[in-house]
Amino acid sequence: MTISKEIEEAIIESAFIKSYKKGTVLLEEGKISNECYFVIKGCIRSYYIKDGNEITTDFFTEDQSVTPSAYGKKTPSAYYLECIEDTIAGVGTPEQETEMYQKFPETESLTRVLVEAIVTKQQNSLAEFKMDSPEERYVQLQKDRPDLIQRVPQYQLASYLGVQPESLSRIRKRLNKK
Amino acid sequence: MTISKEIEEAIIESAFIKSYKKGTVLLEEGKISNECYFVIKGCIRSYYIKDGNEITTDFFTEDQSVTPSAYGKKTPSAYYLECIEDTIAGVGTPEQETEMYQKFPETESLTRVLVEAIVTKQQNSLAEFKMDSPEERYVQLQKDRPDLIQRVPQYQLASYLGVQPESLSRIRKRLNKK
DNA sequence: CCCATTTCTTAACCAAAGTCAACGAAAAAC
DNA sequence: GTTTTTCGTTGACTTTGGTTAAGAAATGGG
Repeated sequence: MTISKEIEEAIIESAFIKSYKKGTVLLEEGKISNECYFVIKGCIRSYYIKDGNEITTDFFTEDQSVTPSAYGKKTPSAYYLECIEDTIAGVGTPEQETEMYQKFPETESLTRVLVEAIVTKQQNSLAEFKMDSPEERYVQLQKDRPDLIQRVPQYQLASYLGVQPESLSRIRKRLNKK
Repeated sequence: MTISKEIEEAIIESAFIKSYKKGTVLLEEGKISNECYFVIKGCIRSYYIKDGNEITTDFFTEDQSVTPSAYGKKTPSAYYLECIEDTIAGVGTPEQETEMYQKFPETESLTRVLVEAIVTKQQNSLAEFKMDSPEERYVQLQKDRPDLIQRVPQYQLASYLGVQPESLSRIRKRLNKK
């Protein structure tokens, strides 16, 4: 889907660029979210805490955007957002978005298309989870996002892959021998 | 989110009600989808075929709606839709939807909200998959959708839970002893 | 009603992940 | 720069799921 230069400029103009230190929590579980982010540099991690354990749901790096599921709604967020590196990001708000929809009604369709793309991506993730072993998921991650393996702590990668840190360590050891 | 009586009636009026025999394939992988469904009676299953194996992604029963991810787009569907029981469903088309958006512009926002709700639901599913064992997932399913355990074949439930049919059989046996 | 096919269960064995504990390395705090 | 904490790896052991194979139960078609 293409958008006009005019709209592109309007989006860029209305976005704030902010800078966050490593460790900054952008959104806490239970809080109302009213910002979405476009990562220019750095890495944002989204995670739940369930039974006292962190479950990492995703990592957002350069050129990826994070729209909290509760963004712009009155429902509290189900998860945390945390900068795991010093991060520079474009920040958007619902007010700004609403304004955008009024100025350029075609952007609402654009949003819908983008959200549908996220749905498709998530369906694939879930299917891979049902189908593949942890080892296969790690190999897939090496292909898809090799940078993550370098820049993200092992225990966070482990929870992202759905295994214990010890298991991830053994998986890596096994693969090295091959 | 509430919708006006007027819109509700317009939606009902424009939908076709169709009836399908058990085993009917509503959508094949690779085909373009141009229908979405609202299940009035029966059960529709969505599934991938990956490396020759079926992976069930969801079951849609009474009062649930199925919107294929490729619905209304030119991209082919990533998965199959099959009626696993004799099914009666309301059928919608993109044309009808577009018409609806023109008549009632507020329904486009409604669609967006609904799609976002699907995203949230999927995020939860994935988090539960990362966190819980197959046994825990089965127990959860017993709580959330006890009817499925009665009406759906075990091997389809197994692929929905991400295990082999033999494992599901063992899980059930284990739980019976407790 | 019977036969053929599909589905479900069980058993035996193997591989892999979870758990608990220990230790060294790396990172953070002081 | 040293101390303290966190993180990553390893080992021993247990539990659980995958695989293969066989038989029982249910289903469907003629």
